[in-house]
Amino acid sequence: MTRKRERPQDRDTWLAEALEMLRERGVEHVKVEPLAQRLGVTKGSFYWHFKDRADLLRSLPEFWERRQTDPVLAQAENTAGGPIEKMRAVLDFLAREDPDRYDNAMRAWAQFDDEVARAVAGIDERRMATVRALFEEAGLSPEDAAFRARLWYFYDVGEHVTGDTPADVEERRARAARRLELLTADLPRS
Amino acid sequence: MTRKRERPQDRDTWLAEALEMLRERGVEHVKVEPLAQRLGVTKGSFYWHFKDRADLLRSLPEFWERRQTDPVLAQAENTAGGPIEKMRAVLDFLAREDPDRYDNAMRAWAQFDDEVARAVAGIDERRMATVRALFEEAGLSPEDAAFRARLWYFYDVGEHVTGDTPADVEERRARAARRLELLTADLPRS
DNA sequence: TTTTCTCCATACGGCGGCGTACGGTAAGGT
DNA sequence: ACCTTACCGTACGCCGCCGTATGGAGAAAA
Repeated sequence: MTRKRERPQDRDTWLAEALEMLRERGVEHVKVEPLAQRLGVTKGSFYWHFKDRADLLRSLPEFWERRQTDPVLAQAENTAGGPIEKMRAVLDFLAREDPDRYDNAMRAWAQFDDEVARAVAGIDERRMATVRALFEEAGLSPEDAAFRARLWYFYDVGEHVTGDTPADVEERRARAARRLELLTADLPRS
Repeated sequence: MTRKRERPQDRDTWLAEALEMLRERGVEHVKVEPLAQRLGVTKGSFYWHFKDRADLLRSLPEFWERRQTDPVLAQAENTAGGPIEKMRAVLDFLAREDPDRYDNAMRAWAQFDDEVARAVAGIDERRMATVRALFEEAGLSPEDAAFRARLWYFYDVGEHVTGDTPADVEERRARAARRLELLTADLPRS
């Protein structure tokens, strides 16, 4: 009885599963033998696609960015209206999103890996720059806009990292509305 | 030549060093043999004070709380004046502190350990409750106070976890003042 | 059909770390 | 002077994981 050849693995297959393990248990637990077992193959396959474990880990942040945050940022730019309307749109989008993303695992990893830290910092900067521009557009000085964008964005980060994000969508929306109100109370409504 | 007996180790000595390793490299790197080496002893000592590695790790959150957050909260109670003055006192204290605390490592750990997650969540709640009470004292409704305390506290979390905390003390003070101003602009000054 | 290329299995050596067993030493009580 | 207690060193067996070497099996090309 000749063995069936299942769908052959490629790099992305390994990376996707590795990202899943990263989210579940952290970097230190994405090891090649358990990883191979979850994919139903042996390490022989792994060392065909990757030089070593470090090779896999180096490829992971780019893979994460490609799959997780590029779509989000594309969404943010495609909304019309004034700055506050755009803010509301961004908040609504984030409120609708599944709160269980991979950010927490990446941040945890970034605490102890400089390269990953740079990758995550780049993402943070990209996201914050969007909000900062909106506050400037609404009439704030660069400094004020930068600070208020920080206050805005760090709320997101804090809520995620503390696990305080409500499971209920409406509750998330309510909080978003309240945050928008408080942070734009003194700004001229367009 | 008889050996010198240096200061004998106790549990806290091990815990302090373990906390240091935790901060530097994460949980998965606090291992007993490297730990013993840093203390200049062997594992024989470790297994005298601890049942096993899990015993050490279990004791770590409580040790962290005892050393890192109890002093901060004490600050809030020991300052006279109205709620806003107390807020300013807490912020000043935090601004003076070394920004390189152990919170990040604990949060990273908490992502993958439920027990640690509960411990950290308890700390978050304690800290936020303090701020929440101050906002209520300043005249806000419970809901408004709770939300504004979140906004306050998550800023701290976000700044720390993104590594955005300025190294300069004065810059930290300036940000603290700005935050206080923004979050208490509509409140009656006592 | 034969060859070649892609992908995977198996087997192996090595290492770092865990926990245990046990022996040893300094200090203080009696 | 002895014994006990507290503390530490040493040596050992074990396991999970890494990376390598090597030998196929299947499919595609020749």
